[in-house]
Amino acid sequence: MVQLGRHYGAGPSSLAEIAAEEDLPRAYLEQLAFVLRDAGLVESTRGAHGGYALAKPPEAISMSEVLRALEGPLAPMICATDEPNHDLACDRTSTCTVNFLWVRVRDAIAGALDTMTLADLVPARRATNP
Amino acid sequence: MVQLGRHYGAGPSSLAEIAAEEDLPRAYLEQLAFVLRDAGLVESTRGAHGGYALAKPPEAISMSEVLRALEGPLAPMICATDEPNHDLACDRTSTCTVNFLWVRVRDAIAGALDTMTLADLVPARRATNP
DNA sequence: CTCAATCCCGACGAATTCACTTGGGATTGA
DNA sequence: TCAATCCCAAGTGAATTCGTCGGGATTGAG
Repeated sequence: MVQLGRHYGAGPSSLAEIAAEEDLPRAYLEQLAFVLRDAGLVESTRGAHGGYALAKPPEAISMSEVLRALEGPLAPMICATDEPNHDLACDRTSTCTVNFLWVRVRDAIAGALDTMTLADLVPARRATNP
Repeated sequence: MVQLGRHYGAGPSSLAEIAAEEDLPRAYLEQLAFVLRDAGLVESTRGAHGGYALAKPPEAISMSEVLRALEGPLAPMICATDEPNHDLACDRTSTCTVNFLWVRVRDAIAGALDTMTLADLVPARRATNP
């Protein structure tokens, strides 16, 4: 995603390019790309000279979106998931008071992720260049 | 730990007791207890009628201590560990800007854990009892 | 039109981690 | 003396994670 952010505005990047720049296997990137596309974070162009591009400008993509897309709902523990329709796979809820802690932790994580956008992680150009 | 907190001030609790109350295997609790003892969070008494007790009052035990003892240094990712002598098992540090994100996340987690003590998780008696 | 580049997709495999078990000591109060 | 209890290292099984494999479907370029 950071690579895509760097290329934003310059047309789609092929997975082969990204694989080369990031030194990751192309097949693996494909998997990630599909997930990100299903989540509406990137858009794909098929055919020759196709590739992927961000669906929104980097400043509009919060890292919590990215993380939720790639890693599922935020949940430091199974009993403290973000997911709305949680069926709470913990059978200890009646006696367990620790859930309270995990909810606080989860909210702290969500807060941190919400305050950062992809733009914060793309190596700055305009911003820091004199 | 919450069980121990509940029993605080009433002498040591044996692992057998805790295992029964928490419905966890005794042998597994032993492992956890050793770690907690090495971390100085609980104290043990050997021999008949021995057991474990908190080394400090529950209000003096922050959950970050407990978690660090049980689960190792706080590190949402390998490249953002708490540990002082980190040897940074990530070989991408030169090109990777995401580390910045993980450090923020880690600090958010640490903050949440630091503000909670064991006392916050022990089912209240004096506090909420009318 | 043809074809090579590219995305699309499901299933598989290896390495690691986590929760737990096994099997044996060592201490100490009753 | 002895039973209850802590002490400890090594091993196991299931789940998760990271990455592979093989074979389509689509589309711009020549």
